[in-house]
Amino acid sequence: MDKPRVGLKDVAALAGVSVKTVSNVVNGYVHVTPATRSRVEAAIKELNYRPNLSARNLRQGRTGIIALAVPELDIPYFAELARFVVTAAEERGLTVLIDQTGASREREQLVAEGFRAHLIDGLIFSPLALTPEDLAARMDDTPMVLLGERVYDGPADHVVVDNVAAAKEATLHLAATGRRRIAAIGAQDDVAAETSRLRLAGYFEALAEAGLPADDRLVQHVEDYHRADGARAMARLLDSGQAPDAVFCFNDLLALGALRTLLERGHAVPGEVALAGFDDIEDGRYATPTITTVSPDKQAIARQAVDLLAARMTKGSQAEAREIRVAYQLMIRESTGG
Amino acid sequence: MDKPRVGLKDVAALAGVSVKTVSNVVNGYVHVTPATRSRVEAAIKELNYRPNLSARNLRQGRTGIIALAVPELDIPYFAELARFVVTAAEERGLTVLIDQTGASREREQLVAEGFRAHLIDGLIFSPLALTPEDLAARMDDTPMVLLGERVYDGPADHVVVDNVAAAKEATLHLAATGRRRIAAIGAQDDVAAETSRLRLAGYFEALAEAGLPADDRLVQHVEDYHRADGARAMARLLDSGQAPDAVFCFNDLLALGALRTLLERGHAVPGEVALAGFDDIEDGRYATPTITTVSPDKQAIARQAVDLLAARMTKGSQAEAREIRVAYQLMIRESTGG
DNA sequence: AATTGTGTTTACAACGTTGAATACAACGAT
DNA sequence: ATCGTTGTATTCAACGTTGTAAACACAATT
Repeated sequence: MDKPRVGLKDVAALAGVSVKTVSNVVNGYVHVTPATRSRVEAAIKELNYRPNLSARNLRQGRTGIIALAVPELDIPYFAELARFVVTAAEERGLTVLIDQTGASREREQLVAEGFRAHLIDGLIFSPLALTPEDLAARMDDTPMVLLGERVYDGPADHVVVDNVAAAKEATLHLAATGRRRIAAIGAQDDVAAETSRLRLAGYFEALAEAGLPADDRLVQHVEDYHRADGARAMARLLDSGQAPDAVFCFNDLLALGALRTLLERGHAVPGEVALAGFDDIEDGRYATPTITTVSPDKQAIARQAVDLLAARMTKGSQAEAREIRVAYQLMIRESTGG
Repeated sequence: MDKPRVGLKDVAALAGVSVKTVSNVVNGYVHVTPATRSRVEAAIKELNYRPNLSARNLRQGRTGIIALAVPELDIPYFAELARFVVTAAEERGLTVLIDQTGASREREQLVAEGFRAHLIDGLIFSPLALTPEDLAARMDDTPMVLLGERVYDGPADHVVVDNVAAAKEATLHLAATGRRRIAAIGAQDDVAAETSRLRLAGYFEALAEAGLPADDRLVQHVEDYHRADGARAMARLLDSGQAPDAVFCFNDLLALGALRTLLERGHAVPGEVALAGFDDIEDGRYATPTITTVSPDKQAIARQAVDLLAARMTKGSQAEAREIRVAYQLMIRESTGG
């Protein structure tokens, strides 16, 4: 009942063949007599042999593990994304190890630097706080694919959604429903907050195009992209005496938080205030009202990321960095009168 | 720019010492002259050396990786739990690899059987569809901790919440607010659906204690525990002509789905129908109305699971299987008039 | 009968690391 | 001067696997 630690050696002994032959059977090598093969397979079964991956990996220089580094797992967007990544990786025989960076720059630096070196063959990384310099300073040569808008010139592949265009489209939709005072929730001061910057740019572009004045008092800054931040930001808007008739939230969690505040204070949505979000997480499809949102093709993001990574893992890193643009779709729902 | 693959050997050569001395420095062995140490450290830095974990693990027979197997990552309860597990594991220097079983019995069997053998030192497993026989048939001797009510007699540790008591308390609370026709959403036919069975038992116990008749038509069966299932089940209840005045949903996702259906059809919550859930996911705290729910101490669950696992990883498997009961709390919110 | 070919199996080395055993130097105590 | 003692560094083997090259058996060809 202790640990017998069965290895090829033991199987070989039992089957009366060499270690390599057992290895050949395990790896499906063709030139093995059916007789030998079945004898070996019987022995494997009897001893309940499992290949030791550490040894195999040591020998081959690969582990078959890729890491997915995301800010937080309990942010639904990343949870949904993680699920797709795991599935896509599985189809290629890869195992996914998930790292949570907690959106801390320090943790993100660690990840980029390769603190899992030799344990992972590749990295899919969704950075939040990382600066371009951090990325440029990256020494580790583990293949890496970045998720999120391309802002770095490093040799890393990117999978992106056109944040500016998507944010613009969402804001224009609000304008098209006749709203004049369209607020934005989700601006961030941090220079590294690229997502925030791009969506804000799209928001302003839309205002200009719709002929609406840009009013800084309608732009709410937040610390994080959680429900609580959205709720507080909405409260600030309502308390400002400059109540908006529409709000574009830079993600669905912010929108759900904002919605909560609006309903709690008795404002009708979309009657009084219309609401749009970003990410299309499942929560938004079951809220009342359902939330109009930008829906990035998460499955495509995951698949493209895994494909890019797999390519770089085999072809080596000399290839040119590629950028893949993924489709999105504006889902019009009840919160804007859809 | 290709792959130099730095090893102890290279560092040793550069520093002019033996391989083992470098190893000693890396592992913080005490008896190394400051001079030697700094020379080695310089060489490490210059070559950007990283220990090869595969080799280390091969040598030591451990990988420092534990697996967490859950049904689906984008079920908020498991996402929140995963986050706590990752954090708790990190504090012990362990890395967490997450497996999604998709609640399929086949995948769960694979996990229990140890298809990651030799890659993980331990397993935290939240099975849904696995039968006691499956678990009994488990050959793999990787330490394992089960999450969820104890229903198996195998030698595995368990971390549990008292589902019967918690469900009973939630249902009694509904009765205490004066409700007479309390429905239940979340029953399942599958014999392996232990969670469902226990929460249903608690529901019936509460009805009996409150002196309310048990009415099978008020018990709704579901396929999964997702929002969509809750929404459909609620629709069936409303269409049955036997509309309830309260509903106890076996998890918060079901409750959110049910809430959506109720509001969509113009029923007031809690005015007309009161609603209670289970799990205390963040969504429920931002829904309108906020959802009354049973809140298991997720952080405690995660910490206890990791502790149990760590203990079994060092002490070996001979120790008696332990069961740890974790606290829960009924959070009374707006959906029951709180 | 000797040669070539084809399919099957094997011995050996190496991947990068660390535990055990050992060598060596410096020092204080006998 | 000799003997331990202590601190520092080294050598060696082994973890379990697979790629390479070579050995072997046997059939088909010359």
